[in-house]
Amino acid sequence: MLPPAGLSFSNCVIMKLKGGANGIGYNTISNNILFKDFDQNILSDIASNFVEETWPAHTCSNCSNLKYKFHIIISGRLKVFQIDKETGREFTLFLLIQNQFFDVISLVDNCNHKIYYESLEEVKMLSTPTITMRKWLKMYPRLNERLLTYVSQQLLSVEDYAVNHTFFDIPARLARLILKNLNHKSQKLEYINDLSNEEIANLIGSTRAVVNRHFQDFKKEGILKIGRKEVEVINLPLLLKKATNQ
Amino acid sequence: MLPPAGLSFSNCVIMKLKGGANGIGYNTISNNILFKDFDQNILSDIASNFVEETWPAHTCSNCSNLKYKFHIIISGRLKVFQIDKETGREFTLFLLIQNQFFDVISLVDNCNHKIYYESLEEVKMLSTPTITMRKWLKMYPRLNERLLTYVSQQLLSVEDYAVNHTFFDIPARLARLILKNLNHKSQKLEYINDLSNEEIANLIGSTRAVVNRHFQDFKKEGILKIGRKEVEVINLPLLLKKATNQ
DNA sequence: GGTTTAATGCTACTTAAGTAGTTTTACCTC
DNA sequence: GAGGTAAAACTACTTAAGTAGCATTAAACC
Repeated sequence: MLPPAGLSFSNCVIMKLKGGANGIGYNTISNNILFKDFDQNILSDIASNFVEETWPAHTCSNCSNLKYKFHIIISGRLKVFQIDKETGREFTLFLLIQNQFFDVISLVDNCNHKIYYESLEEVKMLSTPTITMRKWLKMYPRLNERLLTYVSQQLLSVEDYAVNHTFFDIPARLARLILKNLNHKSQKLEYINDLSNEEIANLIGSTRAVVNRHFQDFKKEGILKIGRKEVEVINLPLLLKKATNQ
Repeated sequence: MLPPAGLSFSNCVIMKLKGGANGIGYNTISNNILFKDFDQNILSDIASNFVEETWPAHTCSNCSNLKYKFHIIISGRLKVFQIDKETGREFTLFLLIQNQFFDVISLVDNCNHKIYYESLEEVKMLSTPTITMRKWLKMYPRLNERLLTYVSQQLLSVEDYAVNHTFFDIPARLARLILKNLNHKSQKLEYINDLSNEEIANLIGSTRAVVNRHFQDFKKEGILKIGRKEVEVINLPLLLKKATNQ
């Protein structure tokens, strides 16, 4: 929901980057897939054109606020989602983490891609004007290649969602989400382990009550052990079976 | 279904391109968004590395046959789709037409993106080895930029499918599909007008019987006039209303 | 420690999507 | 014009997703 708890975009803090080659900006830029292997002096110049932003937990924003900026995430998770105005239902397209960026689409053309953002916890990121980023794309053609790789991965990710939503029922989609985020050593979920049923539902295109219903089924069938905001897999073979509609 | 009617990939005809600057190959390449505004001698060289392929109607193929080739469509419609092995249900991701290309993803990285292709009518296209195309991407950085635009549009298209499938019921998805392909002058559908209920269902992630049911409702409500493989809009305001779940 | 809040668990109900199967219609071909 | 074929139209049924509402539990905060 927007805004969910009185927190809005205006709470975010924007800071000029300090310190040259050792600052958080330089480090983030130089380790990012986009700028990796650029010359050091170019990296410094690029880094100097970014500012650091901090969004408190549950800060919400939409594209109209961010249309003219390009962001690289330093830490925290950023939910990228759509809202159905009629029902208020949400659908989470991506959970962005460290080193991922947004919005690539707005870089490419000036189509008005309407989308929403919310920080799941405090999120730190770098940002630079879209115009600046476009200038670099002209100057350093390699960037296009790397953005292409990134957008292609996003395409596959959304395609995967579409296929799942078309071919599989909720238990299967739930099982597949768990499998995708499973740490096979700990048998626990990574990355989405602390999400509420509501947020899980948003990830698979369903609703809280339905997700909870199937979590209970999974528990009864001995597939999962479920704590508060914590999921552990007990019976992996059965879960795999669920993932393909039995 | 694969193969649907005894027609398979082996029926397709591959021909060396004839004629320099006036052949169909050169014309297609020089008008394509990818190579537009390239020097004429470069265009000739590029065109000489393509061969023409003709797929008869309902030729089926999957990525494993095409993994090492890049294609540009000259004429006809090519359905890009996924299949659910359990039920045989199909889901159409794209209908590619003139000047569109595939598979861009396989150009970018060597991930095995499993996908199927079927020509809806006779389809003519140009093809070149993926390796050749990758070489050009290195030589002519502009290509990355243009592929990025293309993939971004595909991303938006799949996102649109995902959003529709998550937020809207079948009548609304059907209405939105019609609106998206409506020629407002003729009140008739373009591009998908001759598709069967089955193919329409594949486009919105449903089944033939369900699509037909709602077509009948639309007819009764005076929204559509439906002939054999032909749809005409009678009441546009009502259709618009349907498109947002009433 | 007690109060507030949010997440989870549970029950009952509604509805529409999917499925199966049959009938009818239109079209194509000989 | 007859026969064959594929698409469309229709009927009946099943099922699971969504919804509403409430109960319970855990966590968070004075």
